[in-house]
Amino acid sequence: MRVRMAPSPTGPLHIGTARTSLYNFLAARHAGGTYVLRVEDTDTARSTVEFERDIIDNLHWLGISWDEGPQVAGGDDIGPHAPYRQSLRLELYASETERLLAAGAAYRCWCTPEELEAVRREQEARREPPRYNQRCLGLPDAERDAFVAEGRRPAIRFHVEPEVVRFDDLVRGEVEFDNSLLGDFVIVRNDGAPLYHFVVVVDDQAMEITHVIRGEDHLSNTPKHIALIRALGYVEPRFGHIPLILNADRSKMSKRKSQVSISAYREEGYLPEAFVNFLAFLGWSPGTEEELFTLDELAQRFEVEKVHKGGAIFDRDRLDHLNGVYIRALSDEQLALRLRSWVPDAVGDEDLVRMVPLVRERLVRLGDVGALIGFAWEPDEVVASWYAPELLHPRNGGPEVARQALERARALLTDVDDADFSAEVLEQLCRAAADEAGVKAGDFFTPIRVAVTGRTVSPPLFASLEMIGRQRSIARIDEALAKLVVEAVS
RNA sequence: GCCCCCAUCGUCUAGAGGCCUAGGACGCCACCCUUUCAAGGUGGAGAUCACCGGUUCGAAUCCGGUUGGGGGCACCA
Repeated sequence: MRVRMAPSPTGPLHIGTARTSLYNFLAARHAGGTYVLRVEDTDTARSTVEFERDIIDNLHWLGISWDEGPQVAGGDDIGPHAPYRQSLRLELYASETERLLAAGAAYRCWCTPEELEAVRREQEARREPPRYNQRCLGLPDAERDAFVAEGRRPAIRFHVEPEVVRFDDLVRGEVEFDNSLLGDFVIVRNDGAPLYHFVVVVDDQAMEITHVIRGEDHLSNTPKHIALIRALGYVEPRFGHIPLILNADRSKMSKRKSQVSISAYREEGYLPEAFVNFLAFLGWSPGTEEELFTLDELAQRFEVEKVHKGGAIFDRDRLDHLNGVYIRALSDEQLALRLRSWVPDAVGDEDLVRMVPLVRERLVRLGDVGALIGFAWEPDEVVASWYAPELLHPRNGGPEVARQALERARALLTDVDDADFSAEVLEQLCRAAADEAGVKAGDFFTPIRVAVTGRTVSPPLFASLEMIGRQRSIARIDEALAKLVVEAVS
């Protein structure tokens, strides 16, 4: 089995492309086959190395690797069929075009865009399917010479035979199309650039691809490809069309309505293993109720034949949940390592490891770490700027209760021995103080929490106090006390 | 407009004629745990398996039609 992924570097790695890549990768791994990456950069106007880099980097980030093709953007191609970038394979396309021309299966078309547009409009008016009228098929030499004299440059069209094409799709079963409904389509532009439908067929043959697994949006293109394959005398591969990933309104997932670039999810802090696990289930399931799988386990279970036919909506809530599951499974050290790029360099590695237990259960995306525990590294004044004085008020009680709690906490934090400056002891002492003051523990803790973390919602209070230490804790309580005074005056 | 594909809780899905008074997960609700928020635990609401016919002793599962949704019809990929 030889499968391939053929992304076009005209944009960053798209969710749909990522999942198609994943399915191809899993199919190859499952069968012990070969996985090829081919860069479809025939659209030179829109293709860039930056996009190629984004695609390759993010594919690697997901844990997807390939046996043949460029391993690095702009790098050398590896494999017996190199090069794997279509912009470097133009000679092959040119010679195959000649073969088609010589066999009479393709012909030059001299029509201008305006002429084609006029024909199209006419057909539309007559409610006919819009397709090429074959004006240049068998064009008399005299007319051709006139076009040449005019300075026109011809495109090359493939002549589609009016026949019924059938194929057995790996996921959809028998599919049938009537090619007489198709027009003769352009395979080489008049500037000499070969087009997608043509090069995809040529390269799949040249690279000995046995299974073409791609998005359902290509299902209707398949009869064109099969016609081309037959005309060129190629071996027909098996085709498998996987369902589309959908926007919330069930239309094909698009940039307009959803976040589609993998790098955006990566930047938010989704773990690649969670993302891949999620992606795999968008259109496939192992047929059991298990749902947590590593890439290797997925490869073990994956079968194209079990891929669904219907499209699947991309559900963020589910992704978030899965990401949390994977985050919680990480050790302190592992999670700290993953968090490294989201935390300022000034925070030492050891401190970061100490923070992990305070955030692990609360973290949905790695990128949320700052919002959760940024108070641990932000300056006291910054933390104080996060809240308005009235947030210091406990649920049951106003500024007076807040002031009382803060003052008692301040005294207690000042008096406690260094050895006792721990979450356990501090909690004990604060509970006793709350009792003594006749205030419910929760109400007593709220002002302290806000003073120290700057938020009403935070990681466990006493572990937070221990984390930031005596000095900063007291300084923040002082800031809070000052805010209460300002509030009272105004 | 023409062609093709699809159709199980809001969402992702299990289900390949009797195991289904349709299972799991996410989300939602309630309760428990609890210093807040999470996480965790328990329970709940939520799908006449799009609809209509047929085949069969028996259909979510097979067949036909209808409806709905989607995709494709470029000198883009």
